[in-house]
Amino acid sequence: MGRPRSQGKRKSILESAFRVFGECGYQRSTMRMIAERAGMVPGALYIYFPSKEILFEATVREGWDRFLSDLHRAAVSSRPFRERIQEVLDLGFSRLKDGLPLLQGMLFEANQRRLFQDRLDALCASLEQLFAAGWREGQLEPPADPVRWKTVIRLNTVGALFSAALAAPGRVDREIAELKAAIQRQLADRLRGAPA
Amino acid sequence: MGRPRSQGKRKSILESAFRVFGECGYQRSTMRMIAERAGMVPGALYIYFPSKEILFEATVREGWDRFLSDLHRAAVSSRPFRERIQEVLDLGFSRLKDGLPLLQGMLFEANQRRLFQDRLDALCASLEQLFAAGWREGQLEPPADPVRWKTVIRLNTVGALFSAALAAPGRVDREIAELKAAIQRQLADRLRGAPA
Amino acid sequence: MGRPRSQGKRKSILESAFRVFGECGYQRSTMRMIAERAGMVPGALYIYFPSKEILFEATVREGWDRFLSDLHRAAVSSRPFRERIQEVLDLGFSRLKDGLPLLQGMLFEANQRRLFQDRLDALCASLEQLFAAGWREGQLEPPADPVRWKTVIRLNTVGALFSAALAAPGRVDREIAELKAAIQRQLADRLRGAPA
Amino acid sequence: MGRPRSQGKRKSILESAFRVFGECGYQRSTMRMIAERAGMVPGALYIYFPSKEILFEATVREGWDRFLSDLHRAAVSSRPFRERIQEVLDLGFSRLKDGLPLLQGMLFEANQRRLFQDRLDALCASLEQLFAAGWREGQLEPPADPVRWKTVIRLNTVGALFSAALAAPGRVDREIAELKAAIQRQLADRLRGAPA
DNA sequence: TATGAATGAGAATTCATTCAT
DNA sequence: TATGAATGAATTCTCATTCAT
Repeated sequence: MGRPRSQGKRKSILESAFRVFGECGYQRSTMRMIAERAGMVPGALYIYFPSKEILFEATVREGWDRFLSDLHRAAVSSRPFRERIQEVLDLGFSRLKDGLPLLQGMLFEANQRRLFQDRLDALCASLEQLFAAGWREGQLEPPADPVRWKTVIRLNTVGALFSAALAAPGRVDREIAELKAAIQRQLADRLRGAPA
Repeated sequence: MGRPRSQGKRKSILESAFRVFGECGYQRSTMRMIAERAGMVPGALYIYFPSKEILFEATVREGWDRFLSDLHRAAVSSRPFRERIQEVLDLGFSRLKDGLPLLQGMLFEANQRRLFQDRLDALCASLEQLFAAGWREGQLEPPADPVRWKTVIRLNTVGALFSAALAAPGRVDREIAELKAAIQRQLADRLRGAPA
Repeated sequence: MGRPRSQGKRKSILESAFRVFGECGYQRSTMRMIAERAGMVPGALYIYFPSKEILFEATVREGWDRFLSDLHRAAVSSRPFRERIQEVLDLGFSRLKDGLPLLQGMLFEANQRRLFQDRLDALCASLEQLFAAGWREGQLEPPADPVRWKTVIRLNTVGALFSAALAAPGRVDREIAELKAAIQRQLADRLRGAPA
Repeated sequence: MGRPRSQGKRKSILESAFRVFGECGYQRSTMRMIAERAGMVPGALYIYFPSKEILFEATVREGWDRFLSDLHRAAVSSRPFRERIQEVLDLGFSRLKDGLPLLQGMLFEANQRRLFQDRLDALCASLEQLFAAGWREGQLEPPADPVRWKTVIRLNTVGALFSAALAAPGRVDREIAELKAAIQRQLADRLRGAPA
């Protein structure tokens, strides 16, 4: 037992899994497909991951957790609010594209739904913190809806993620740009001081 | 087999399918599960639906198409805009709850994604029409973003659907109420004339 | 029990079965297919034939036995040998085409093989009788091979049947004409007296 | 799965398939039957052959193609015509017995018919070549029927194959000997020079 | 007689997982 | 560690046959 030595193999399994799960979803992906893309044999996967389910979880974790922590770091950095929010948007939407396959693959795989919920909650929490800071710092108009502003954030976050995930393959880039622009525009209306 | 006469059986298959697909997603649902919950034997399903895929499609269709057409009817009725939009919201959110399981089951099943896209597009189109009418009739402030208002509608629609779909079982009602309130509030800010 | 009244129904089942078995072979033919082509419902077939196997046997019997007895009648008629043999050839090859589908369907269905053997034996026996008469009547050269002439008849009979059965759909007519011509030519070489 | 290393297993599957297909025909043979006779579990067959159809094709190929090429080799060897034709007959009829089960199984399985046609065409082509050589070399009387001699060859070839295939189990050996003798005798009548 | 819905046994095939090497 | 053959349970789907009406 103990951690297997070759972290390189582990890594390449996760990369392969990321793509395969992304393209086919959890159920339609087979251990063979994942193994083959990683240049291995199915049995070998079990040296690193004891089951398909656990491999999936690990894939999601590795795929999204870095994204979330990067985003969080940008959101709480010491730079001026306007720059922070811009960086969060830039980062979020640029990474969204890479993460899309897995987003598509991981959702609604019934058993796997909580995996996504947790990460979505973390994402929204980061954004809420960011907006709260914006108000505290007087950079942003106070929330139009003082009771439900968290829900509005969630609506837009979830809306953006899933609209992107649902976009037809050839239209993903345009869709993402569109979503980002729409959100940026809504935001701009509430920024105080010199317009961006 | 021949065309079945018993619409009751067909109905109870669809109901069972609605729940099973909702709980497990397309892939994890088996014909056996659906049959058992409908009190039948797997082969019997094939008397009414020639394949799992077609059963799924029928389930989605029966489950969502009436919803969409009801919504559209409300959206284009001849009543005053303010009433129409209220009815659309009431109807949409009240039906959302019933449709949730299937919404959860139908998404991201790779082959089935288009099924959802089509319905989502129809839903957004209805809402766009409704808003355009609101502006034409002078009941609504002109769109804050004259270029991307359709994207904003989509963001909120998708956001609401998926936020609801992702809600933990015990929290669905509250989440839906929350979403509805948030959207209503955003809307209220843009309504002209006497406040609701 | 007793014979069911409607011989018409029985007939139309047999006709349908003849075509379906011919097109698809025994295994691939379903009772539903046969019933549908006869304008009935599968259960109805069981009123006339207690099982698929028995229906198949009946189909073969009705399809081939009349052919065999017609052929036999021609072979043993009181007309001159030269005319008799010509009629046998004409009749045999013209009917061959109609019977082809069933011939194809019935053979080698493992359980059904004996069904064919019996009919083939009957056919060869008729032909042997015919040739024996030809020699007796001095119309035909005595057999080149006095020991194995029956085998030669069988070789040509089986060869003709199966060559026809194997012919590609579009080429059946030509193949049959070809086979008939070749056999006729072989025969002509051994006919005594004025050439045909 | 992966490319199997064990040719032994593959071989024993083919042997089992050869017998099972031979006894039951394609449709009635099940993967389970073939697996069981090979001492395996059904799923294991798929390690070596991706589908029943492909297993069948492989069985036919392995079973008949060597036979055909051996025959062809004998037919075109540099030995005197008389010896060549004798070897072709010896080889053909001795192998016929082994190949019988599969011959019985492969025919008339609708989808599989072409498989047989191709091999039959190859067989006839070899024989045509052989006879043409016999005439060229002056060893054989010119064809009685200068137009349809190929058809005569086909009649006898098909006739021999199917007569053997149709023979009752206990009579196969005698039937094959009979067929061979009859054909040899016909041939002898047309050989020139010293009798065999 | 006839219907057509229902059954149940079984078909091919897939795949996560194990295990001897 | 790694291999890849093997397993066995499950899946979708088919169909001859039955049976209440």
